[in-house]
Amino acid sequence: MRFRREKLQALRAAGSDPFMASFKPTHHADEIKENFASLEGHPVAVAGRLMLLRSQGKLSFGDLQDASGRIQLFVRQDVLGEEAYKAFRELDLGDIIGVSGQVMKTRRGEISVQVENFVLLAKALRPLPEKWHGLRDVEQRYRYRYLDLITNPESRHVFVTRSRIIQEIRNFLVERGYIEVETPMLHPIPGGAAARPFVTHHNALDMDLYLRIAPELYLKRLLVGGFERVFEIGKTFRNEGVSTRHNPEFTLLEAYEAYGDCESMMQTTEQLIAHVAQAVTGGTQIVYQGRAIDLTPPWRRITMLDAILEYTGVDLRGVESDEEAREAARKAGFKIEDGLSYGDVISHLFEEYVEPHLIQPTFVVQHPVEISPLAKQNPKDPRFTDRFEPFINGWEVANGFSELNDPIEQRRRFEAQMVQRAAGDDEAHRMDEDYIRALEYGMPPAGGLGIGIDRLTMLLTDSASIRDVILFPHMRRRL
RNA sequence: GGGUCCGUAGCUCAGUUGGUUAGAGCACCGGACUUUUAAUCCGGGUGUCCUGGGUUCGAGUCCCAGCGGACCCA
Repeated sequence: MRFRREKLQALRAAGSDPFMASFKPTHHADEIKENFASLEGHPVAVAGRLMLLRSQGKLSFGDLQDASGRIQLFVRQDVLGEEAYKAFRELDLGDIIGVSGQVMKTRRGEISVQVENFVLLAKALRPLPEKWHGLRDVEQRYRYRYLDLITNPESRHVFVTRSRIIQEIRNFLVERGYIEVETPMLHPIPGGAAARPFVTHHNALDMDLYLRIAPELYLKRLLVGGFERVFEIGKTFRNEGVSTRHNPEFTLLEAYEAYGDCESMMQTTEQLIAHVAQAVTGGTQIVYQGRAIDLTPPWRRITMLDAILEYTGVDLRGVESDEEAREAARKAGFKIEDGLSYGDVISHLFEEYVEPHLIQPTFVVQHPVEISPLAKQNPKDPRFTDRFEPFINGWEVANGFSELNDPIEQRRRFEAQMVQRAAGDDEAHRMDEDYIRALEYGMPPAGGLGIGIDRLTMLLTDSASIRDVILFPHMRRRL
């Protein structure tokens, strides 16, 4: 670093700017390689970071990296002139330069740019990580993502794919008549999910606000307002632990469709995910961490109780009371604490013993009403809701349902949640009078859907950790 | 929150049963070289061994605590 600073001082002393204002490249590296036949012998200008330098005395080779890839630079002293050639050899790996010259091919057949002029656009004062291994240390890859992106092409590929995934989701929904909207991230009442929120404070209004745990209640207010198909893709915040599948801020897609329902949203979900997989991986068969997964619709469907029966042998279908539910589970040999409700027993058995088995895409449907405070009840069995959660690789990747649009029933649900909150469940839903007021004006029957973009990206890029698909994952502060 | 593992040069990593002056490759510095592909050849080691205690004649190595990270579990 010391030497690089000295070079910088020397350049300034010699009257040249080591951070040039601008340079206009005419081509990217991959364009030159792909169009060599028509570009050979023609002048081009390229810019990027100098990644390798192989100097042979009066002839040097360099590798220049731009957003598209790398191109070799062919640099001869007799072409560049003695002074400029000397300056070229003074460059350090990592410097950002612009070069112009003719497209040519070397004796060994490498497509190159024969450098006739070059300018230093930005001096790199710090050395790059090792040129062959790149940056391996995962902590540094997360903390200094830019270094990871410079040196590890596979990391760059993940984030390019992530961008394409989001773009394809937009295309899919917009094509179906959805409009994209933006609703507040600062909520006076955090709602739409069972989760602990982050709290913040608005000084001018002197009020506490919460970072949203879901955009759901605002999007449904838009259905009241007359929009029929809306979606939002954005950050959502949950004040919970960090793991390979959880980041405190993550990206959620939510979509709502007036006159849709649980059934139509399931179809939308499987078609959307299959479409995105097709677009970014070329097919609907993927391999995740060595495991083959077939995303081709239609996906298997099973009710939550049938799934519990299948994987645990506990039959909760005819059960009427909390006590009967606990008894049924205990009889099958499961440890169940006193005081757990029917819904709790179902959640517990499902999460522990069913989820890990749901590797191939599976819609689990008909969730207990107690754990689904915003979903419409099933008309045939009001203990359950017309709700679905697709599982892939044992993960819940989405969640959707027929939206509850009865304000009286919605109030009852919120009140039931308030009882749980009072009993110590701080993830229970809060009362939201303004939302009920909106429903009182009438919300069309509708289907809703939420998909976790990060987990979907993990699946489609074969990434083992959620931090590998988030550019700047949350890390502890380091002094 | 619990468990296991990791932290050595800018980067990638060695470092033996505790042993005297802590190493290699890349990067970097000086030199040679007009067709290289992680170029090669000659010369040069640039360090808070994560931090703080402890054990010991002696600690990168053993013990304790802390910090940071990874994975598993809750």
